[in-house]
Amino acid sequence: MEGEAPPAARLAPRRRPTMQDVAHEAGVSKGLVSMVLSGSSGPSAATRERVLAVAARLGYRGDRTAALLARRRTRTLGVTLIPGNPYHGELAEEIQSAAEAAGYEVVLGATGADEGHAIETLVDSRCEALLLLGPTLPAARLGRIVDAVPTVVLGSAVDLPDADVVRADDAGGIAQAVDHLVALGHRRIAHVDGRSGAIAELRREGFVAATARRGLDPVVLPGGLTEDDGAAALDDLPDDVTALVGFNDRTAVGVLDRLERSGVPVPGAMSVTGFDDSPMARHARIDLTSVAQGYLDQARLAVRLVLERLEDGRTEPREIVLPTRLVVRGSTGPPRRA
Amino acid sequence: MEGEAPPAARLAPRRRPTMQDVAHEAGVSKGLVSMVLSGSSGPSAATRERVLAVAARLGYRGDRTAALLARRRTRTLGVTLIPGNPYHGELAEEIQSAAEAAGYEVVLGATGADEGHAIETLVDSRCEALLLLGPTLPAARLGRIVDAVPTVVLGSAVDLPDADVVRADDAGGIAQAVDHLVALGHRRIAHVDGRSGAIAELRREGFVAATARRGLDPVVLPGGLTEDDGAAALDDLPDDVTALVGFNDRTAVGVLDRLERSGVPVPGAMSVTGFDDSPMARHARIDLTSVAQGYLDQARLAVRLVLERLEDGRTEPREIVLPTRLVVRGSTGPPRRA
DNA sequence: CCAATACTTTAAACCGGTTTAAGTGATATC
DNA sequence: GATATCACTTAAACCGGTTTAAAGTATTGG
Repeated sequence: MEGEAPPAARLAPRRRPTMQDVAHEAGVSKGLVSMVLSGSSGPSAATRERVLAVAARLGYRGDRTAALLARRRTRTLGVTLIPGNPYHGELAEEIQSAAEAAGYEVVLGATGADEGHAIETLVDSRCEALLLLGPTLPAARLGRIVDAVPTVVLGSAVDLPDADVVRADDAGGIAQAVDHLVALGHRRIAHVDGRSGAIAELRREGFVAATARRGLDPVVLPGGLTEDDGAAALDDLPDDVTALVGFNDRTAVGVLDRLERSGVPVPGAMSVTGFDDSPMARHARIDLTSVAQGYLDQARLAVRLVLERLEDGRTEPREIVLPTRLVVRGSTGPPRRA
Repeated sequence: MEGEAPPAARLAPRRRPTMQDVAHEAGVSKGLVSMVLSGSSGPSAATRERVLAVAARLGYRGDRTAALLARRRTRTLGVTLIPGNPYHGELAEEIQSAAEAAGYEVVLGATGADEGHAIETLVDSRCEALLLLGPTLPAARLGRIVDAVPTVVLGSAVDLPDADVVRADDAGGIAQAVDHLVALGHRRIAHVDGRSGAIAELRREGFVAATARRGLDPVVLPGGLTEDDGAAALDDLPDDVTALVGFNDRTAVGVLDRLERSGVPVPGAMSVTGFDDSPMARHARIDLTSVAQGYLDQARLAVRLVLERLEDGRTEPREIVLPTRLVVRGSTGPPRRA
């Protein structure tokens, strides 16, 4: 249109157009442009057309930061997670789609190095609520940070007085595993536990309670969260144990590895169960009987809890415990005949 | 200090204190508070003390949105990733710590559902640069979005004219696998490829080239990214093939599962290699020979490329190809004697 | 033809910071 | 004693939007 465009537009990196630019170009006021772009019913059809055309021509894109600052509500939810954790990944995706359906944006915070810092950043970014996936920060510190922000804790039993909690029925899940093994005929069952942490405690207590109900002696081996912890736990394995209930799938896989290396056939000589029903458990080479948590339900419920607080004004905290489901695979079978 | 605090401060959810509140309480101007908090050398020691004390007493926390809007530079880097992907997780953590060391914040965008939307949000949030982990968006669309924002693409061979690229030497990695198999004595080697995508193509071509160099006939089986794709690829496996080079670890694990189910011993009757050296490959039950990419190096180099553009004013795009390393495990061995 | 009512549009305040030009004293210079 | 210098502070502009009260223009009715 205009003869000879400047040859190197790139040199002067044109500042991206602002709403004011659009307004000026369309010959209207800035406020009107804002109304048009936010789909308000005020502006006339003719103006709307014109403004939209100009905006498109200029390649206008709103500035989120400015909008967030100006808006009374940000409609933004903060989610903290460990980036590589597949469990967190599944939860995050489901949370995101549930949030979007309710008209909220989601921003992620990585809790790899410094969880406190990650949460603070989300709070300072005006998130209206926080969803914390498996937080490990001490409750006191956590409480100070989230103070006035509605918070839902997922998959962790942090005891925050004002926070909502959504988690699986850990004790019940372990009981399902124990019951399954007992039904197969096992009488000496050991739990490779998660060492420390609230969840580890819940599962360990669940194990002790479940075995007690069946009139069995509970054997608890100190384990941990990783494959290595699981493998190491077998150093002190009593001879008569015929089945192992792992704290989670990783622990259980460590146990499987160790058994494999020691030439102990599974489930021929030893049955093993995990917890999480992770993708790993499904592999043919691993094929681990595991307790499934309803990830998707957890995510959806967590978002619902947030909405209750944000939109219905709920203030008293709620805790939701979801039932688990045992997925039986090839790592469990009847005990070897004595 | 003050007698009887109001019994239910919670009822009127006190708005969080602003910088103005701090200024007023300390009897100074807002600007001065800003200077103190940002550690400028202007304010006197006495004032600094007083302002900091008031800020602490009021529990003041700056508003990131406001600061971002006002500051000329945001010192923020946007990273897109698939939340549950362990590869992306490792990269993201390393990127984050490298960025922090250079004084930048990192914000994450989840590319589960809508990659375009995720990237747009980051751009609109004033990220100064973008790091895209394994983007799958068509280059044209991508180019339009990132337009004026410096961008580094990791682990993907998107052909964006202005973007930097950091990736593993895919062809070289596959060649390492092939050479290893040839050294073991294999002569009929097949590649279960990644079907479509730039990376898949690079690896496929690398495979063809490597076998050709050794004077072998390349056999390529259409595979894909997942375990199922890998398993399905074996439907058309020629009888005389004794080794399989998988597109990635997941494909290879699918292959392993299928072989296991068919009663084909590995590596007795068939050798298998993967690509990524993922945690999965290390499991004793899987124990997969795999090509390792230097994740950490990739992350650090990507951040360095960003800094070059942001702080040294580089404008011409760079592509960095990193060497791979073959990790030999139990899934490869000499071919079965004919 | 003028007032009342309904639509559109504008101007200006505001969100909560950062930044800079202009002030204010106090001390140093001549 | 008048002026230049220096160390602190302040006031105000600005970032790029949203929102609301008020103004302008049409339309309608009596």
